Amino acid sequence: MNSLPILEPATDESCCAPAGVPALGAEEAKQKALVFKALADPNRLRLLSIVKGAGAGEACVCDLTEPLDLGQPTVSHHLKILVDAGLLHREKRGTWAYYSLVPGAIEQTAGLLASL
Amino acid sequence: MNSLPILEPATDESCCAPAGVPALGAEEAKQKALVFKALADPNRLRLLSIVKGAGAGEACVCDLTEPLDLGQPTVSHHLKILVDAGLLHREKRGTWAYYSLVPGAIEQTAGLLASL
DNA sequence: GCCTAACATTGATGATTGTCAATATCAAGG
DNA sequence: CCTTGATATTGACAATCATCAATGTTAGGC
Repeated sequence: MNSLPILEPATDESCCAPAGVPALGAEEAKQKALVFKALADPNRLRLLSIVKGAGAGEACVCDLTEPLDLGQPTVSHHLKILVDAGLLHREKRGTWAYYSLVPGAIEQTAGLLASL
Repeated sequence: MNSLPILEPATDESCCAPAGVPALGAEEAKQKALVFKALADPNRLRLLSIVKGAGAGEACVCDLTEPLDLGQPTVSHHLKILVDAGLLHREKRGTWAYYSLVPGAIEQTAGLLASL
């Protein structure tokens, strides 16, 4: 999975410290960027906020469509992105789909920043 | 700044809790999304990582171009986005431009997540 | 077995974005 | 001054994305 790049001898007379090999590998960076991509949209941030603040810790699509002033398919699309990023959990009960925060996901994402 | 939306009487017989007004306002969400947009690219994450791990706490563009395998204009472009997001600080000394982490910026961004 | 209601999926479209080539700026040295 | 070297800016292009209209799917009620 990790194809560590070749470390050059650093015999360079560059302007400052050579820094050598990137601390964050390409694959790892791609993976982390996926989570931040999911957060990089105002409407998705609002969706997370609403779900987080919902009474029972969960909310269904019908409750998420109105406050965002978006069409139902668009909200469904955003929710799918958040689920794929591991931030939201989806549970279907009857005709309704209930979305809730994945426990610890927010904290784990904050940890991604600290471990850059 | 905060144009609080009108709170409906919630006489609705919706499927679950009405949730009423979004916890995160539209403007606030847009602002927060800007920071995450800056983080939503693998190469920008790697740039942050390299700068963070650099010896003197700073790195110049010439040291950032090679490990990312990107053209110099592209790296400059990414750095500008990170500076605009308030994550990096740019200081020009002579011909070289040195980039360093804005103190506390990473922690503050992590705080954005916690206060969703 | 229909019909309706909630949600997901598909297809299309306009907007944004990441990248590069070319050019501009700007400081240091001769 | 003129040249060189480091970085920024501009313009263009392909790729990705956010959104919506239309349609598909599935569960419940009649």
